[in-house]
Amino acid sequence: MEALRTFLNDSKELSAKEMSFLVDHFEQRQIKRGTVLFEQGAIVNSIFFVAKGVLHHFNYNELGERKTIDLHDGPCFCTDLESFSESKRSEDGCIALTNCTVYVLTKEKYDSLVNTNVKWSNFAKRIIERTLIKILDQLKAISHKSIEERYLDLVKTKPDIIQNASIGTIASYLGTSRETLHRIRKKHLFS
Amino acid sequence: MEALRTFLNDSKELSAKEMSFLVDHFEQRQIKRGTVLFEQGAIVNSIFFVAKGVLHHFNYNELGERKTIDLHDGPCFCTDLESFSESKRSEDGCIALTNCTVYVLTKEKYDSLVNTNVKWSNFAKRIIERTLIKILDQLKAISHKSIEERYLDLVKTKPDIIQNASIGTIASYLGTSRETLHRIRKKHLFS
DNA sequence: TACCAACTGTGTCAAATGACACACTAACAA
DNA sequence: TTGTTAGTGTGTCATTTGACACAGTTGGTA
Repeated sequence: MEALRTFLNDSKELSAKEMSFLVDHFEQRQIKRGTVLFEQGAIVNSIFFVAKGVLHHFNYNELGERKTIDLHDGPCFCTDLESFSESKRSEDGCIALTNCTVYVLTKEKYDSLVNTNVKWSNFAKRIIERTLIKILDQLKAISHKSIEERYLDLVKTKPDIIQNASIGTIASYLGTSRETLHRIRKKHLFS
Repeated sequence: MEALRTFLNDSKELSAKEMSFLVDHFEQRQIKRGTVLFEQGAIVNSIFFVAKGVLHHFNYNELGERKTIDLHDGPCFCTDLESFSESKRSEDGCIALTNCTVYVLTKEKYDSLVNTNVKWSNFAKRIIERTLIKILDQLKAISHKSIEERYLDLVKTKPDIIQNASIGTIASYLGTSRETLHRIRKKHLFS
């Protein structure tokens, strides 16, 4: 619960009362490795906050190969935004790579929250803004850093991902092949 | 003006009166090729809506080389969100590659709008959501499509960018070298 | 224990890429 | 007109990459 509160109160603007009101919209759930959070063809009607654990968010290319879209390493939010906000069928899937503690915010609760008043709407807006800023950073890195740099960044900043995702999954996340990532790993074995 | 109205009323939910109220927050400006919209070291205190024209959004890597972050092809919004929303100094720059019609929304007007009531806050939230969905699509493409595929997509969907940005700028946008993009171009000369 | 499926490690080779070098062209200003 | 600057076209070559093939390893299960 603490991870959720800390993440949400990033700007330290919420009172204890407001925080209680906010977290009451979430439902805690302990999930096991292998649990499906959402899947291809279904409408994603929740936002998941991962307090602890690693999620594999993926889709399939035109050849039917599974491609990693993101590896979510708590604490962070996870959903298929397009499916959630536009009630479309998702093209993606999401599976827990470890046992996780997640807090689920259903669309119903979310809509209720953001329509309460301008404060909560702006609050949700700020969360989306933070997500967008994070994704824009990822986009810059992906365009202008080498696979090797990005792998080393990952080792440094997200060791849980390195430990829990297979080399193939990580390679796909980095946009390269299993073999190339293996060569990079080998090169850095003793550092 | 029409481009702005069409873009904003994507979901067709605004009345004529609401639309007037909304667009009154923007100021129209005609800018010339080469005009700087924002630059490194300054705080970006406006959101720009590009009705027509192409913008070059870039930053510099640790070697001082200019790297293309995005090529904005109207109609679309453009800003440095991190600088705008957190009043930080920007690390990026943005220059018009063509003469453009832009509508400027200052931070002051933006803040005033989103604090009016829950409806306008949710409206702004929806715009940011749409932007995030677009960027997530770009991220998927960049990870799992080849440079060649992405170049051909660009030719098909954004011909104004192809015509107005230099080959080096486009290569940087695609995350490759000028020479490699040249080879791809040559290969597709007659198709 | 024995088996199986998923994953990892590794070698080979053709193809793609980046870096470099340099000639050529277009646009613009003096 | 001439010079200057930015950008383009192109060849060479060392390096990196992806694809393929296959052996080894691991964890779970019958």
